[in-house]
Amino acid sequence: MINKKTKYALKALIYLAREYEKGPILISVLARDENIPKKFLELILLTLKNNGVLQSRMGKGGGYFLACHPRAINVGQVIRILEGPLAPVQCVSETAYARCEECESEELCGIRMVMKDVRDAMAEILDSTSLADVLEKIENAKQKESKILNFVI
Amino acid sequence: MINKKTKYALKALIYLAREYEKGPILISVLARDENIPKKFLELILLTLKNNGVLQSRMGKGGGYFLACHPRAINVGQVIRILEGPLAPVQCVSETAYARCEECESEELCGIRMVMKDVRDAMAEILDSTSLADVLEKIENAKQKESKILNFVI
DNA sequence: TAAAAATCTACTTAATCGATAGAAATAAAA
DNA sequence: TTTTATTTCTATCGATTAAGTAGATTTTTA
Repeated sequence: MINKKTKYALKALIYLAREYEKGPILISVLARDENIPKKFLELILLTLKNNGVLQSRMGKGGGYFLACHPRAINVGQVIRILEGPLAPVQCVSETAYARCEECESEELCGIRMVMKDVRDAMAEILDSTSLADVLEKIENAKQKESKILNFVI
Repeated sequence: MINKKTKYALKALIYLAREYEKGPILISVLARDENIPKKFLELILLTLKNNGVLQSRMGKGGGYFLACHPRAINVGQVIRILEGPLAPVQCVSETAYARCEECESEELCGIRMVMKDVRDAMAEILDSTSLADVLEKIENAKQKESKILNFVI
């Protein structure tokens, strides 16, 4: 299970992706619209900024905005920033590999073999899904919903 | 990242799968051979028993053994017992579904759509990999290793 | 009845989660 | 230059979980 921080981060980023190139967005607006505790959101946005996903402007007229195009930010990246590596065990992590201490032979570890497949499957999905893709998915779902509604009416 | 409890559980189960139908195995033997703190392992085996994966006999000549054939116990099941649901967010869990409070429309939640795919991919792998499969994988890896060794010599 | 096992209950220590508080730095506008 | 609006930094909090330990109890067999 991903933690709330990560969920909030994704919510905020999807929001900012929708508002891309419409100027800086206030933390307070984001917090209100997405129902996120403001002070908590501050920390989250800051770490996203420190990791190059967001940019900000201080002072009047300031706020946060995406550091690059929504197509250039993917969900895997965001999860790794807030949650750490995707891999279920560190010995199969591509971004934060570390040997499992107590494990004798890495090559012959059954757990490792299974978890490698899991990691790869997760990474395949998360690293290939950009914020733009997420927006698109939402749009598609809306289309579908309105079609059904139309049909019912 | 899965926790140590889960890792220990899988190690123990793989061990017991290898010794399937050779009678009960002592906690102390398991703890020694797999390098797991004995007292900690006790708790783990007990919860595995309480969840129907293991059986035990008390007293002299007692110990733990698999409750069913290694082909009938899969990794997903074990992880769910010790770690909880596979799903990254509760609203896509098949085994422990719950609505995300703050989420307005489940159907239109982008995070949910992505995480649904992730959950399905994980479940696909973990629920289709039995303890017997893991043993097989290990055997294959051993074969491969010895072949390479032979080639070098 | 003694020994050998699993089982149960409770505790510990450290870390992490989900926040909150308040002051400091910065930028723009008046 | 001062005020105002904003982000940024540092610290703290209470609750929960992780990883393990301790010790007494129950059950079984020989």
